Amino acid sequence: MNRPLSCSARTRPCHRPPPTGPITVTDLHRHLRERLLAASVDLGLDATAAADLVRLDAPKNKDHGDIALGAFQLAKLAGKAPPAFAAELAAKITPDAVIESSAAAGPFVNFRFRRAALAREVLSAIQSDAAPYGKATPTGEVVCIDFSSPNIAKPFHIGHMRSTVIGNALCRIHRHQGATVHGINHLGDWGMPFAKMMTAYMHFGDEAKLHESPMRYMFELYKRYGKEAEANPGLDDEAAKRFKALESGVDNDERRMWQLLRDESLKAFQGPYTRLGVTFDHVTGESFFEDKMEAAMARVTAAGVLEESEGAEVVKLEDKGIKVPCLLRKSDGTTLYHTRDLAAVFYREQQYHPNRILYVVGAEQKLHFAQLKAVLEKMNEPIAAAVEHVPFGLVLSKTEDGKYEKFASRAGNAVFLDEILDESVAKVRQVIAEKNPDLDDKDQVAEQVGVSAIVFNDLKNSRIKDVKFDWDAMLAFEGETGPYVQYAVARLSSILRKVDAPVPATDQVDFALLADAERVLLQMMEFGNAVRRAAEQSEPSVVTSFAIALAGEIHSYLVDHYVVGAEPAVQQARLVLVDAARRLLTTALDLLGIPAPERM
RNA sequence: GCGCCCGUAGCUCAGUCGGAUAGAGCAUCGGAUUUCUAAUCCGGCGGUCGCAGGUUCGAUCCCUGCCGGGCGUGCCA
Repeated sequence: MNRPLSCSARTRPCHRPPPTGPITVTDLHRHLRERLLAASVDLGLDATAAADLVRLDAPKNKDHGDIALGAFQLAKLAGKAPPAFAAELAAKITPDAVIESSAAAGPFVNFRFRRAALAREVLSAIQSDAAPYGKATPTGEVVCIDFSSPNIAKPFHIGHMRSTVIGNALCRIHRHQGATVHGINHLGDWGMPFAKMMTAYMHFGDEAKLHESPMRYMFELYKRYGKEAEANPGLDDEAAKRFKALESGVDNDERRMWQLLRDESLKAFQGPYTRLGVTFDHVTGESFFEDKMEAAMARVTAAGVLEESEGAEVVKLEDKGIKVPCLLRKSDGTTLYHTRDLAAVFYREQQYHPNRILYVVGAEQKLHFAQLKAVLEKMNEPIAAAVEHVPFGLVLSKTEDGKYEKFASRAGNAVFLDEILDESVAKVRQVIAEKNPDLDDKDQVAEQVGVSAIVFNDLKNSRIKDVKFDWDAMLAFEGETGPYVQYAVARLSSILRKVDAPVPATDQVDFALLADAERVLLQMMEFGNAVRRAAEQSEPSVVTSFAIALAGEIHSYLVDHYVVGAEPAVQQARLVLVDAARRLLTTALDLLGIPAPERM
């Protein structure tokens, strides 16, 4: 079994650098907050107590205003009825340079920003690439992200994609937030699955076939081993012996075989990684920790938590609320998944000094990571606090009667990632032939859009949900899809090309002319919040949703707001808006690891 | 059995710290192109937020129980 196939939040870099230079969009909120706080104090509230209760949210119904405050808690603090207090508060917030109005509506206070101020602050910040729209200054936070981590003795199929694309997005999101990120591919190149593959190859292997198509051939071997082992249980015993021989450290047949299969697998895996645009800072698989496990075991022993049980060495975790002990050494003396993960934690601690270590691994391995963390806690290792499992759901295949079931690679219904990507790219090529036959670089664009459609689809929903793999849905490029967002970028790029004039600097624009772009601007303003939430909760889908929403707003806006034929002053203002929307969508897609072609 | 996760429109899903009239996409029906890409936009239809209690001024959200589905549960990863 491999890691792939499936949160939490601790520290976060709070709002970006101090307000030097141009006012950024966060300052609209900050300004309102300060006014509200001052008003609360005027109304007799304690400043520190009130500070926590001034919480601004975008109202669900946009008719209510740009931003709203539910005055329930503040009213309680004041000992007044919420509607009465809301009215008093609203009256105190008189209009100023950026606040257009404040109005009480029952227990709520609704605010509106001046349209020109809204446009100026949002668009200036985007144009100057200021955080949160641009990369934040380094915060000093260090995040290790253990992702993809396929068992390389198995084919790279659809199930492996989730950890890969979620982890990749998290790397990008945390870097954007100013963290130092170590993206780590903890390859499954050790242990029993690898020993089984080795055993299969030693019995039925054919080197020519292996070199010809390593991934497919190893899939054949994998299936064959499964069948043979059913008929002949001795095979598993042999595999165990071979693993022991491999782990003895002696230069023997097993070691040479391990080297051959590992090399071939790694080469084969490079294909999907390249197509997905995924890179790693460190490729330190399980085998990397071969010579680091004894030190780790010594540390566990020294901590006094290691016990002998039924011939194995374990750490009992009942006192941590976990009934199943954590096995660190089998009765035959060989090591386990946990042993290597423990060694990896110590290694990462010493090498990278991380604040967080995220394990982007399927939800079915929850117990494994709970045990890992519990062992570290029991050892009183402070690094325990950094260990966070980031689980995600399974990929299910659709059955003929419209239900969904787990992919079973043993049964052979596994779908290779390459097949899916190829299928998607082919479909995109078809759409291009219909809609944009004169496009240059058709192949490159088809690859970019086709692969992105699959990646986007995987990042669209909360990661904990199972992904329902449905060809029809996967190959539909309308509605909430990757191509929908990319298409928005392409349209915006097209406008900028057609106008063929430089985008004006923000101090040369009359932002009052963008009053009709309020929905776009308010959506843009959500970006920082979205990225922060995505980082805190290890949830790239927050960024995906943002991208869909902004693309939707700009698509709607473009319908009846022309740039090309517009009055010069209007055109100038709209150019800034269009350019900002293009930048922001491109950034959002980039955080997801998705390219944004200028034409499609 | 025990532990954990999921359950919101016909389907796939959002719903942020408990807050205003629960939102999208797909499907379906009806519209929009003399101008920047119709992979688009606008509108209609569609809801017992699994069920029952509880807490609260207020629950899709928190608590308890139940139902349905999934995952896990000592020498695999």
